[in-house]
Amino acid sequence: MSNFIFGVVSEYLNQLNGSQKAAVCYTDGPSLVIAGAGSGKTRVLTYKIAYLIEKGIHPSAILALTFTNKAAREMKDRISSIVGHELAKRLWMGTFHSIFSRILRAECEVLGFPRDFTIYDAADTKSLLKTIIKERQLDEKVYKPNVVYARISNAKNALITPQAYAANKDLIESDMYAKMPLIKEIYQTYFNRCKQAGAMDFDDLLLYTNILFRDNPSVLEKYRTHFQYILVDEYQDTNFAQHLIVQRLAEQHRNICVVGDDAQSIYSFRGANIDNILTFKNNFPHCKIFKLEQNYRSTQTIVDAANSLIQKNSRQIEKKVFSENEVGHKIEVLNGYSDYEEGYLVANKISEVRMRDHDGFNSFAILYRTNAQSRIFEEALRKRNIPYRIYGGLSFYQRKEIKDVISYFRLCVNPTDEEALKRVINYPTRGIGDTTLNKVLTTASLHNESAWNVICDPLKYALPVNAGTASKLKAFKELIVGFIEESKVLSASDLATLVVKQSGIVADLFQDRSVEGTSKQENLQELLKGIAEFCEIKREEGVENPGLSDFLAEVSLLTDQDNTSEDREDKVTLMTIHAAKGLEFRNVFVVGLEEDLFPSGMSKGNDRAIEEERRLFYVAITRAERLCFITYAKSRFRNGQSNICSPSRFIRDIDPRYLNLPADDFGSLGMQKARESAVSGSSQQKQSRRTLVDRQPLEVPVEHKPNFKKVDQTVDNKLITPEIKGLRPGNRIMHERFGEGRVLAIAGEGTNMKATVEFQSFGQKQLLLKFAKFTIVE
DNA sequence: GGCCGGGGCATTTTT
DNA sequence: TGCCCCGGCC
Repeated sequence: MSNFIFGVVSEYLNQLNGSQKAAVCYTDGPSLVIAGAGSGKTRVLTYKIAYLIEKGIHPSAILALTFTNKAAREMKDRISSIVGHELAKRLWMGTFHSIFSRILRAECEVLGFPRDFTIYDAADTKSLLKTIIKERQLDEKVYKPNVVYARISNAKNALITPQAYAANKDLIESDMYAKMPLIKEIYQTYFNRCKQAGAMDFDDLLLYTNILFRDNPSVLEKYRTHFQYILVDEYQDTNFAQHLIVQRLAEQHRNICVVGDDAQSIYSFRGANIDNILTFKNNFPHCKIFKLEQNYRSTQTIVDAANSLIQKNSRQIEKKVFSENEVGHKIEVLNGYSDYEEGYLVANKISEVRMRDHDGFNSFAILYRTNAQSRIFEEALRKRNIPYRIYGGLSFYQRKEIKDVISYFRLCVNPTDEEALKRVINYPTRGIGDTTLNKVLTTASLHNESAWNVICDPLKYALPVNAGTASKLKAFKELIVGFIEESKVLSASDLATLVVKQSGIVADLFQDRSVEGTSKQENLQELLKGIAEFCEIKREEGVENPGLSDFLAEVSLLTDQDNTSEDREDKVTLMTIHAAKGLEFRNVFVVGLEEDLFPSGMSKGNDRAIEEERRLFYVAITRAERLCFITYAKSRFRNGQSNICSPSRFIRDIDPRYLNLPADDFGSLGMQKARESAVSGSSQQKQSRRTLVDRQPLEVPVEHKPNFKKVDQTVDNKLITPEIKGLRPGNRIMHERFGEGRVLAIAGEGTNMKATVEFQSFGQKQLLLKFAKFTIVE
């Protein structure tokens, strides 16, 4: 058997290039694999794990951590195909959260949590924080739940407990400055309430793992000896909590291999710290560094352009990513007068390239900085009958109807789960309104008890409700207790069916005959089907009666929105650049390259933030295999206003030799570009360095560029032109978007003045004169 | 309990 | 502008 495996792995090893092979075969001792974009990172990780197994390491002694379920699944599948499913399934491979929730379930009693602790998702967390803020009668407009959540989350990721938070001068000062001095108390209350509910949020899974290892040396020792080899994917995205877990587990045997690309670190807002990868070699002295520098994905032009961009960042690990693919086409920079025209240009270009190169729609992706940008492209694509698929909506498990059902399941497994209780205590409606719920919650926190216990024994806690309400509460309690009893004998699948029927959910959903109602019914069916499949798989794996708690333990971390079934459809992909990380497309449009949009206005004046935005742009460009387009608009409708935009500084960060720039905005650069290629005429690295130096004088702030300023003035003038104020019915106008039209009526005054205009090709429109961009023809 | 309308808000979001 | 959330109303 093992000889057979040996043969297979060796064969695979021959497919690797020199540095890939070296990284795979260096197994003992710390190593850092810097994997440039498209350099076969996943290959190296999978072969390395296969190689370890082949060398005789038991798969269960290998811990492999990823950031997404998808990445873990794909890697596991690939390893299965090399070493076989029997061995591969023994690997500890999964996301940080899933692996450590598994460990926590086994060990959590020393932490004071029940084995079947609930995992609160972001919505649960936010809801609980809202409850706490309300209970304290704080103003939700000052203590915005999202902001409070972010601060608590950041604290947890930095392993700062509520006590440590309250003692931390900097944090307290910054809260005072933000006019939220009570965050420390909200954090403490939130922390206690989670524990009381037997719940951990996503961040807790990492925080409590650290606490577990810190306070229980024997437990740490157990896992240290167990996991003899540790591999971490996407190390540039780890936060402090994750970094420390890895450090603790690996510091003795030091068989740790981390893989990542500092140039693709784009999640600092989630607590990721690029320093983890930049300083890894300091934490593990004598660490061996491998650099995967050959890009197999993109054309030389795309790789060179991306390199020239990322060179502008100061904080990075030196590397020379190169491609031996064809030179390819220059990156084409397109601009439109408005966001609307930008959409139109992209849609046109897709049609054009598709006809010319016979590419399918699914070879195209439109990548943007913010979700709000998608609309305009949807419109443009729809007009041209181009099929598209947009990523980034609500995932299946975040839908209300699914969360409601899951909440019943959660109560069956852990009735103290306060968030689940809140969701379903009056769903379907059973006459337990907000007033009663608030009484229950207040009484509970007064007695330092879970809400469930108050409902179970209202007299003991002197719950102030009348007889009618008391009986309704009792009925609810008995419903849940009945489910809990059944859960002792029924499988997850059978119990789920029982719950949706007896709770009245089925009756409630199926009386709704609307489109949304039907979709909810389908989603419910889908969920039940999923549970049935789950039970089947578990039974095949030898679990006799897979219960709801087994299902919940897995499903609460499955927020993946990978609908694999639809992947093959021939549609253009629309997504944020963040969502596109790790993916590749033959043809990529990176859109909205404007100051204050990309780089985001939020990162202004913060060098670290600007560098991250630049990395984001790097990620975007390196998604392209063959053609890459960059677009921007000169004006954009945002937040209810039309804004004048200047092209992003990032466009000028790319060596112009790799760009086809539009003449109007980049006239001087275009000229320079022509001169340079006439002089050099070669594409050697040294030449490109010199070009960068020569180009320095052009690196001046946008404000100083006369050609940008000119654009500003034209449109500004247009907005305040007095003649527009004197617009009358009967006037003919020329509108930037809608073309020629006739004014039918004027209404309103001052800034609210509106005109009704009949356009030749767009029909009747209401224009708010404050925003409308048009000129009067007659 | 559900519907409507005003007010506030408006990056990115692997788990 | 458009979405979401809340409060007021039926």
